[in-house]
Amino acid sequence: MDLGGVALRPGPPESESVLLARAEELSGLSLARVAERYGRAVPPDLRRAKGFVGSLLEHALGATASSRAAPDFEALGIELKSLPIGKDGTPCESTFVCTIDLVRIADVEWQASLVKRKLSRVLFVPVEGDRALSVGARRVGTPFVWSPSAEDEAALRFDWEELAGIIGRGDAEGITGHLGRHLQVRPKAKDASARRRGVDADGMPYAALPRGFYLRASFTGKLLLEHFPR
DNA sequence: GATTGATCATGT
DNA sequence: ACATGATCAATC
Repeated sequence: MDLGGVALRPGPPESESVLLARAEELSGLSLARVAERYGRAVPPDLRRAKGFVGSLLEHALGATASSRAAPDFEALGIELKSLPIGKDGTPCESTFVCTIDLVRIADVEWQASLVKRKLSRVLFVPVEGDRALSVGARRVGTPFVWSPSAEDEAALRFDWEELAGIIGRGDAEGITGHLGRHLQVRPKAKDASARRRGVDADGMPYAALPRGFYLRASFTGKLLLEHFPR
């Protein structure tokens, strides 16, 4: 059968080294080339396709859990994150980690937190993110797998405990993106009118703006430098 | 220019 | 509704 040169989505990688090898094989390619390989259309810009790069990489690498609360590579326990890189070589955006259960976060310890679990092993795939480049022209960079060092974990834990503590006290509405050295809390919603269940300082349920944890670009920039010193 | 708060699309 | 994938764009 003639598939017009369109490749099939690969199955899940059987090991971390296979996954990394697949990702390395993509490095240097433009997003147009990767999309073409899988017969996917490239949007003119990302305004209405913000998840395009991440979804394309998931597809090309054989990620298993789409839109489910599981690691992208379930069997390997590895999370995939694309990392948009600006002209200066540093990340130009923060990295979303997970949404926050405002009702229950007070009852969970750092060790059992979604943030710790999500970040236990991550495949970062840098991709050019300069808005002056068309989406198709942006190239995939050299991937790397990361697990938090003891220092990383202590620092993330410090931020998490501060932020989770504020939410746990029922003061989620008092949180701004200014808080947290490496990890921050920002809205994660359809729009500013979106609401989900929260608990206020008196323990009363209320309709809260949905929020999520994000890694600051300065933090992922530090990871990049540690893996690719220059 | 960097950052925060707002927003977009899609799948379960 | 809420999870996934994030970037946009107003504001500092």
